[in-house]
Amino acid sequence: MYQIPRGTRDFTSSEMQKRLLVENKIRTTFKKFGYNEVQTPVFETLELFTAKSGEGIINEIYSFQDKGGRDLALRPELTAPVMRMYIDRLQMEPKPLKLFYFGNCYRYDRPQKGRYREFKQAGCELIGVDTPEGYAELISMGYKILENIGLKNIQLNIGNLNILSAMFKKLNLSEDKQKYLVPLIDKSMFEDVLVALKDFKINPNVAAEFIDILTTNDFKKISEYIKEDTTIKEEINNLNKVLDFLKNSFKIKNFNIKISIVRGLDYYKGIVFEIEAPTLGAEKQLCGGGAYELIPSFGGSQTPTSGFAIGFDRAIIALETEEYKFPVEKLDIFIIPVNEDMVNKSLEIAETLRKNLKVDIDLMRRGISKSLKYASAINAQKTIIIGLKELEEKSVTVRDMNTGKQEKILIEKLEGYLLK
RNA sequence: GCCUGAGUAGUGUAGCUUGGUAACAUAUGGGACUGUGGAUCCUUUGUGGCGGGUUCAAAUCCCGCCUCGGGCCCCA
Repeated sequence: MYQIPRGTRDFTSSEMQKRLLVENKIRTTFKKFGYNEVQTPVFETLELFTAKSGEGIINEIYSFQDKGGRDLALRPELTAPVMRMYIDRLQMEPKPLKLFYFGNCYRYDRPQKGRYREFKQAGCELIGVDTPEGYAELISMGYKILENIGLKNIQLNIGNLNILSAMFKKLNLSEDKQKYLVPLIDKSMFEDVLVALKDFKINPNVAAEFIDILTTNDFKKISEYIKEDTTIKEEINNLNKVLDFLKNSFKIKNFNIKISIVRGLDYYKGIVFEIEAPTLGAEKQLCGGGAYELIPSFGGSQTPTSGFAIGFDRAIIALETEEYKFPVEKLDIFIIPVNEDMVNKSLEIAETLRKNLKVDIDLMRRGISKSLKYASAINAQKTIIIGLKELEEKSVTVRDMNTGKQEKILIEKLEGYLLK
């Protein structure tokens, strides 16, 4: 016996069936929004990822040298590969460019529920668009994908990094001080933020107001707070439009403004969002994304980009937690030859019916009783019993496995009978 | 990488405190019932995560490791 590597999983056919179902629902939704699927390699040059996220990530990814001494890495995410592909091959495509993808990703993390070393991401990139309606469509698509796969209990939060910066600016906080605060804000440790602001000699009332704005869900209050900053005016107007589109055009009611959303790395700009499943505990984030700037640092020409990624495995776990009823795989027909002499004719009938139906046949020469039991176990909808008595009348017996009712059907009329 | 809990046939469980024949259900393969029995009955297969220690004797006690959970770090 060999053990499966830590943090990886096998998927049995019943698990695959659920996964494929969800994957296809996601795919369908992407396509309905005009997105087209792309695929990139599972491994890339290590540099692609260090360029994007810094040398620090080497500790958290699977990297190796190939036989030619090249530094390579299993992809830890898909935005960088897709951007590489865009710069390689797609820069001259008509804009906007709407790309989506599915792919296994690899991270050297401590596994937990909803967190694996090999995991699957679904996601998309929107290239060439920076209008409010573009961002609103992107966010609502993320929300609707999760809704369409059957999730009931999800929460959408929207933030904006430019607004957060403007708030820092208003308090005259240095880069260093911001860098100290950002992780605390990200983790919603507002008590600690308050303590830090006190250390930074910020007036307690001003600090309290700052926290209030970070935690409020009231957009008017936020825009009021930074209204003197004229450089941010357009950002605020645009965000306001995005929220308006979400509410009135896309009919999404339950979202929160959450200025404290930071998202990991530096390349996010402006609007950011995340969707979480409150039922999931520590690893509850299902979807995250926003506007980002990556193309110039990869050597392409400046174009607005945004996108999001969905944690596919977490979405499945969330569905299971909500006790979503996945449909059971069914077999249309199971054929039972009564004895060895009937095998020939039975195979022939199976072959004919397979043109239009999912058909299985007893290959173990078992008796009727055991075969019926097997047919029941594999969820066959009907069984066809083929024996001498029937064949003499050019017929077979068709048994409905749900009702137990049987009928004798002429072989020439069998296909029509089963398809009706 | 850190703290913490848990690992018993394919699956679900009992036994562990107080060391003494590994048990039950279900599943799997075969058979009986002369072609309706999706049943019933008989039978077969298969188990202590791995390694070491204590002991006459370890599923049980001790140590290390592995894996899976809960919580951190991180979360692109």
